[in-house]
Amino acid sequence: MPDEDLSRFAYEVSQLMPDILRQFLRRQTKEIAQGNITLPQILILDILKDRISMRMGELAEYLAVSMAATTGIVDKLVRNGFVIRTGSPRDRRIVNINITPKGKRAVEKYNQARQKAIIEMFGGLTALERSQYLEILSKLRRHIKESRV
Amino acid sequence: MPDEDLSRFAYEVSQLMPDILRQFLRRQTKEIAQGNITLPQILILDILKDRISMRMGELAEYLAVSMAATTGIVDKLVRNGFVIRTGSPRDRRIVNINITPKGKRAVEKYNQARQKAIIEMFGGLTALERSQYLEILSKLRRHIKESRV
DNA sequence: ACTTAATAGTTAAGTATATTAAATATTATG
DNA sequence: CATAATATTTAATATACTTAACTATTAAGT
Repeated sequence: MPDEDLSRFAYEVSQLMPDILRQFLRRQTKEIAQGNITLPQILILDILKDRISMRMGELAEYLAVSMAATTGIVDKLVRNGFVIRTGSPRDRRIVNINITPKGKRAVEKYNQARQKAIIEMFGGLTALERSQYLEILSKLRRHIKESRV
Repeated sequence: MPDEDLSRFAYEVSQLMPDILRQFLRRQTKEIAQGNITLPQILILDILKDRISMRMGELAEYLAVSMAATTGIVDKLVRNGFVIRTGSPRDRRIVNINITPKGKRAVEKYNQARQKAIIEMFGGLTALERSQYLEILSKLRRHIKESRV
């Protein structure tokens, strides 16, 4: 496949993507707006919901923001009772973050809203298109993981 | 197509999407980080680059944020010489925003970075998958435009 | 052991973005 | 011509982000 094709593809994606992304985030966050939680906070709860705990440094890396920023977000989650900080006995520099039952309920509620948004947005596709789309997405993610920047 | 299929689809998308989105934004904004411009500012320049002008209200609606927030972002764009405010002669309540040559250059530089990010990310797909992807994206956007929330 | 270096996190100061409510200016209406 | 509606800005407040400086703890070198 010649480079020119890829360039044209990139151009067309960059024409189409912003609208779609914005709509997706908008519908997703419409539900957030009513509650008292924000997107970065949700991201933290979402990654924590299937784990025992995670360290501040890991969280910061996952979010791709500084630890200082992560501290601030976790502060708010703690304030609202969605997570708790627990120390590590063997290395007392480490701060582990654990999700609470309340936090789990919150992220589940949000995930349902997100699914609703996805269904609304993708409802116009055929079953074939949906399966093509899924396949492309998983290939994309695989490719991204391999070529981490 | 039964609803259950759509639900499973939504679930799988919501498993795959966050990673991909975050990577996309991260690579995109890596380029921004070096300059002195932010994503909302870019969005404004991007929509303005092919137009004579746009009113504050239109911009706010396009960004899906309040006019007050838009005022702040435009302030910074004006401060950096990327746009100018011009009044409307027939209705002096209206404030029109015009992009400057400097603004055009900035958004073009950014768009090149975005294209580079897209090429990196989608480089692993086949030509067939890319064309499928484009078709799905345009159908998505059409569907979204019709069912605006 | 004891100084020094490295690691994990928080705090501080500053900027950008967002909200709602109130204020200002202008145009439209009864 | 008073009043209502529209377009935008200002004010007050909150979140999220950055870098730099600081605290605490653990690891390493001699």
